[in-house]
Amino acid sequence: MSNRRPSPPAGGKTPAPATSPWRASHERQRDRELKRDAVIRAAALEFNRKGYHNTSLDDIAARLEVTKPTVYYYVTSKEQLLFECFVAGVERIRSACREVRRLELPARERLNAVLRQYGEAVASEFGWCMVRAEQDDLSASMSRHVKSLKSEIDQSIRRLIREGVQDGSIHPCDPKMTAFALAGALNWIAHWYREDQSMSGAQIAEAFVAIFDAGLRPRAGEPTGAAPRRRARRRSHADTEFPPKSS
Amino acid sequence: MSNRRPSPPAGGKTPAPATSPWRASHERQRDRELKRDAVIRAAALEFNRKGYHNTSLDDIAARLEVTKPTVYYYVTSKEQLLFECFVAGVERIRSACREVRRLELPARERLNAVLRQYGEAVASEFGWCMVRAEQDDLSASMSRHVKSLKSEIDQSIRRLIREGVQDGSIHPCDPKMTAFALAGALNWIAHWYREDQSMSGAQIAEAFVAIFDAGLRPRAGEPTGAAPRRRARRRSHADTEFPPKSS
DNA sequence: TCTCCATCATACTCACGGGTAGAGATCCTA
DNA sequence: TAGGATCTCTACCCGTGAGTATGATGGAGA
Repeated sequence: MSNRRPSPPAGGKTPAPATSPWRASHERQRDRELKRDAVIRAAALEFNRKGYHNTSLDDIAARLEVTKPTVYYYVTSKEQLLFECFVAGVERIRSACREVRRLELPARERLNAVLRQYGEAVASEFGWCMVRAEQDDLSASMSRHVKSLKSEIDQSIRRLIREGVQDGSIHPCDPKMTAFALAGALNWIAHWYREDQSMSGAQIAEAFVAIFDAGLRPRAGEPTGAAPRRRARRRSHADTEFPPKSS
Repeated sequence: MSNRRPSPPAGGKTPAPATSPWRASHERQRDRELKRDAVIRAAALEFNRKGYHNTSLDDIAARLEVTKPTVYYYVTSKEQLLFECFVAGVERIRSACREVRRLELPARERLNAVLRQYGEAVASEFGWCMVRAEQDDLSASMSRHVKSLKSEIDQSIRRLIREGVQDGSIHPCDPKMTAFALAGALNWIAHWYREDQSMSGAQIAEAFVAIFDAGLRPRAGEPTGAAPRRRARRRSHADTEFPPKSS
């Protein structure tokens, strides 16, 4: 599969094989990428509006003012469209998870940073696809891929919670369930948020982070999970993977 | 379109008038109701497994070991099936909202009671339909109905939060956003919970309520939103560390 | 000017699935 | 035991929408 990137504004250039006889076609190649991105974005917007199953490829083509075969020229199937939209949304969260590792902050604040990005991603045009791309709608291999990406994020959040309990910046709680609750609250934004709302995605994300922060902060006078140096008796919860779908 | 027939507007089952000349056929009537419920339940289970659009009426019929026209004998359309499943799930939450009004408890505890029922409903076999019945998949009139029921619940939760802030049992927060966060976290359960999980629906609901409760409780030493004239019931922090696990 | 290739449209194929027609089977009442 | 109501079946219709075959267009290189 093509390893398309969501083309950040000032990001790195596409790696150009230096001594290719096709150098002249570079511009064309780039043009194609742009169009392809437009197709995926159009798909995301349509899925947003009407849902995956209620959106036909003709709808997507119409939004771009082209015809269906043109769409198929840039993408191999409707399923792939959904997948790409999913990846575009989720990539933002993954990179937030990675970057946060470098920060020297209490875990609760690092968690906040991740959740802020998470919230903004869910409120973005790809939010719907990110949240609703169900394994039922995808082939086995793509479904696996989606699940592993989701699981990766889930594990990152759990880890941050655990660390927060350990460093005392988060009050004691069950990391697995708490992660589910946080992610669920954010994911759900995609269900009620539409572009024409009064609040921007960033504002919503901020509001949610504020709520979470208020709820997770350790409470004065109550026992913390682990005093800075004391070996806390942590609940050794065998964290299972993301709920497996049987069969 | 679908609004031409005065078909019994789905909702509660109307108790048969006592002195009907058709008393003899009561049993039959009852039989029919039972079968109808079985159809709806079967639909819910299939939707659960494969999603609404990936489930055909043949699938539902097959689960019941009958054929498609039999299903249509009890229900007028696929859409109606989804709607009925939705209502079945949501009714539980609505009744919880009503009942809780009678309780003489701090608002936070009443909220907990509602959220517990909410969580259990979402983890039930109708949870998927309840949470995923999108307006996109329903006709205009049914969609309106769904939205109004959802909104009613949302308003109940917001009201409880407001009351909690007022009576000092919940620390100050934005009721609207907090309600979204709580409902979202619970709704999301329907995405990852499947019957074959290790935890029961009730256990999950309980775990979530515990998390919420910990996050919403007022914090010792911090200002509460309680009306100044009345003394806020300040629980000394030596109270309980975690919400009553088994009481 | 000719040719190759990328790009896009017209005009299809075809399976799936929601929904129906109409007839058989079964039970209740008279 | 007829006659009607209830229940379920077999066999079909047909719209929708994913995906395709094929050919037109237009620009780049020779």
